[in-house]
Amino acid sequence: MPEMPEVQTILEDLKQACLIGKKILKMSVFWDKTIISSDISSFVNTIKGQVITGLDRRGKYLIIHLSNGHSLVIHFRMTGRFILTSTDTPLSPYIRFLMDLDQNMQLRFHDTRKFGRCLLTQNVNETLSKLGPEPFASDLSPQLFAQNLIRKKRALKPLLLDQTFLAGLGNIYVDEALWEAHLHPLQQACCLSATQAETLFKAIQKVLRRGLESQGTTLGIGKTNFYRLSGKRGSHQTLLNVFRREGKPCPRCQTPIIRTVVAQRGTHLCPHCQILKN
DNA sequence: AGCTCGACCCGGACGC
DNA sequence: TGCGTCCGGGTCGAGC
Repeated sequence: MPEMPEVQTILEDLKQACLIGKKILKMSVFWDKTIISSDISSFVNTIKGQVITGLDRRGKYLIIHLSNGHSLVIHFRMTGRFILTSTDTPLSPYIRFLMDLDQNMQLRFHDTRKFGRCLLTQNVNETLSKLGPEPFASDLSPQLFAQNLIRKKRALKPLLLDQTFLAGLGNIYVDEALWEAHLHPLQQACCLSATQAETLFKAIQKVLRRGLESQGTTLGIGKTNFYRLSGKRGSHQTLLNVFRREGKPCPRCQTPIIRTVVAQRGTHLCPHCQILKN
């Protein structure tokens, strides 16, 4: 499930593969619902023949800029991934769209559960205008984050998962950040002291940085997991302290990690380190 | 404003 | 082993 560090890893893999400057000779769509457009044929025609002029990330979205001023905006949801391969590699049944590029290369969007989405826009900022700040935005200080957080009445977990509050966190990194900060997922944001809120911000940055350095989190071995452009796995799963570690000892205090449900999400925490206060 | 639920999907885990 | 059932995950929209 690509969150910010996984999408950033995909972005850097695409740059490394020299995608910028490549021409899109053809766009093929195999599952219409992956494309957010009322007219798939005009979608395809707008992309065909364009050169990729830039690549970006915003929150969990990957952005591919085209020479005609349009941009492709892609959300991988849980199981989406890109595969860059030569044209003659056999097609897996899970490819939802693909782009034929120069030099017999194909960029294939693989998505077993069909939740991933792709759209075309002429104004990326407007399309993604509802997103909150990037966790590493230069103008987002721990103090500003704390001010924003303490203003909210919501529980921490649903708040941190809310992309309009902060862009890029998903289930894994939220659980990890709350554990780092010794905070309970149901704790109300407005109850935190400024110091606690700043500590939470630093914890968020810490776990995201750890995810980025590990090139993402690949849980399990099946085809629904995160894989990099080349098919390589990330290694962040070896550094997780609570996520999917139910029953295993908390690395700080050895208390068994528990799993509960918060905001309809599997939620992992240490019942000793993360105490709910009112 | 914030919550909960349903819809979208289907591999994989689990139960019998 | 094989078959059936249900969970999980991010986001959006609806209803409260």
